Amino acid sequence: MTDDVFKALADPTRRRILDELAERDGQSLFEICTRLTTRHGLGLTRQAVSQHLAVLESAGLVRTRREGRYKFHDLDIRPLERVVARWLGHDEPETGA
Amino acid sequence: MTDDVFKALADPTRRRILDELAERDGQSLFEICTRLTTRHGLGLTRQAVSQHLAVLESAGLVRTRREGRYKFHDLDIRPLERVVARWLGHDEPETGA
DNA sequence: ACGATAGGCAAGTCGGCACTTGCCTATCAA
DNA sequence: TTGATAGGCAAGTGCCGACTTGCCTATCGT
Repeated sequence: MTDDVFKALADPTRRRILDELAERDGQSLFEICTRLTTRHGLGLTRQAVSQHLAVLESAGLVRTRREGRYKFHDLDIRPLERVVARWLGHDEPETGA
Repeated sequence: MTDDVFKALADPTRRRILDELAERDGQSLFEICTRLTTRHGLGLTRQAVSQHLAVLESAGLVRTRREGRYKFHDLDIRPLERVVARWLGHDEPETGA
């Protein structure tokens, strides 16, 4: 769990995606693709972004909801809060890898 | 800079090392090696740990001081604080990758 | 001076990760 | 129903990161 969060945050593109969702929640895959390209100059395939979103989702940092043929993505920073509390805030003992 | 911190935190062994230093600051390479082995069951070469410490140091999470033939390591969590403030605390804009 | 201890450097192996490519499914509009 | 849009699955490629191995330097004790 801890490992998933830190691994997810290890990639700069995924951090950009979190930035995007922090600025505007509930974006679809194509919206995120477009904004990564136009605003950050990243030339990525839709598949690449999709895989990044999957990583973020399995880390719990992104939550998704399906509506018709759209899938919207929402940011959830709580996993990040928990995981850094290990060294910040108070000393969280941490269980697992 | 941001990238270095997150990359450094992406490895579970390095997080253990930070735990060790959080519990007791100013340990030498061999002390860290020993405690990783005896307390966490990690069977790592001295070189492996040395390389991990180098990564942590260049990320600014660990500071070192030489004394004679010893090199002591101290934890510094401030880089972590800055880097997560991007999504927690207040919205830090972040410059660079 | 000599051996032991603490650490550094460099090359090599190996697995995992980011990314692409190609094709397939599902929903909506006409 | 046909075409377009939104997304998913799976295999393949290339690179980077973690770890080892072998050897070298520096400091300390005696």
